[in-house]
Amino acid sequence: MKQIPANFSRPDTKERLLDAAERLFASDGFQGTSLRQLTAEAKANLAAVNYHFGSKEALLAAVFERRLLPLNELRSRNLQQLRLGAERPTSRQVLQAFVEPTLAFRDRDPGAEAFVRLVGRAIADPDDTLRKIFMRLMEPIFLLLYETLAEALPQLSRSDLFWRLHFALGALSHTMCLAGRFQIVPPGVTPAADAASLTSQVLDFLTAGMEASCS
Amino acid sequence: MKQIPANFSRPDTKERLLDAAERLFASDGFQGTSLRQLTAEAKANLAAVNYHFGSKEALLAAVFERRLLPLNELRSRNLQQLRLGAERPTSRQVLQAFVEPTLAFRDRDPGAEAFVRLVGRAIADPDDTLRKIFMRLMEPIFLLLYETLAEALPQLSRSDLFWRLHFALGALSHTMCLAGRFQIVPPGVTPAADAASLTSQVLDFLTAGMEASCS
DNA sequence: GTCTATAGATTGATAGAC
DNA sequence: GTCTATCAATCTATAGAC
Repeated sequence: MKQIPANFSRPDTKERLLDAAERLFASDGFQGTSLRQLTAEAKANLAAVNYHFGSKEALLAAVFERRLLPLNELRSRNLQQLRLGAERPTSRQVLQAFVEPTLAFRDRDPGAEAFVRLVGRAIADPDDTLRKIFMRLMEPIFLLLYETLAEALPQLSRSDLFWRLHFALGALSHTMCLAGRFQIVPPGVTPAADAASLTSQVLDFLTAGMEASCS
Repeated sequence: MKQIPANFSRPDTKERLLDAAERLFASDGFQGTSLRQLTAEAKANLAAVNYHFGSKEALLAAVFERRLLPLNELRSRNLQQLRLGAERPTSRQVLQAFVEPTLAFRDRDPGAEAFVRLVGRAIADPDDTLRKIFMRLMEPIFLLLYETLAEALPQLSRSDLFWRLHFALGALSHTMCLAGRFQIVPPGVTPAADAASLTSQVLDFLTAGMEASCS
């Protein structure tokens, strides 16, 4: 039972720490962010992280859990609904069930945008701390996505499906991580990155890749 | 004019530092690797990095340059050759000209495998140090790849092409970064990761994605 | 070129007053 | 719960002997 804070407009310290952490971990990395930076950004005391979470690493885990548990719950409902439908789902529907919640959620609130970049980073990061925490939370939904795609694409061998899902998650994580922060843009191109057009662009690409015939 | 070392079988200190750096930066990250670890791994003195390279950051730049300059030279020759051919190249040929050197080179020597993972990481890493050094070296070849793909896919708008290339590079970097080190493997799948089959798998996927019709 | 020793700054974490 | 003060460890980088 949480106490109602005296000042309604200001999130309590614990939440401010989570907000600052997802912002800084996303832009400077986990190892690249010191607790001094972090607590300053959150307008909290240096000792606050250890008081509320126990350690820097436990703070990172809390950052992931706060957003990922409800997001994966939504993805899971979407995928289960497709599996229970009367007709076999198309591969595009399956991919959409997984992708759409991410990009829609990214545009809903500004903190979520940083979080999505943090996730994009966590997938590629070789650092054990970051990746292990993330993978533990993602494993069930990855396996569910794999199984649902297998039903949508029965002609594909399990091994081919595995690789293609691997490629697709790479394209997705790269997009989530870097969308709107391009390093290199060819002259004359002004890429739009709103959720709706980005979703349909990425689904066109991924669906065609998943359904490609094998050479 | 380099001196021939007294002991022929052992690379000199500078090269051992580069080898150790690409191995450790790939597995623990740039910020996650200390000069103490690094010089211990290279069996060199703690002061050796600063003597030979001037700073930790300059060592990172040297790690990239050693491998990336010849690799991009090869990619560039491949792409230019396609552009000068009599017929318009297919999108698969263009992608292959870029991808094949990477994966072939990865299997040639064991250090290169670590380097390829480091590159996969550099693309997604928000850390300025890592990314800026990398992007400076990659910008010319990215733009050449973009232009060559535009010739192979004239029906695609420049903006759509940009996004799809973005997705493709994401899939590639993810594959290079994680191939052989999967976190999650569904039961019954034993993915093979030799260069030849991986190349054809990834080209099937990327070519179909690039050529997909727009929804 | 390689080494020891160390400067100078920063880190995550904690003890204890309030 | 929040604060100050501080510990013990670690870091990059450098000075200077050999």
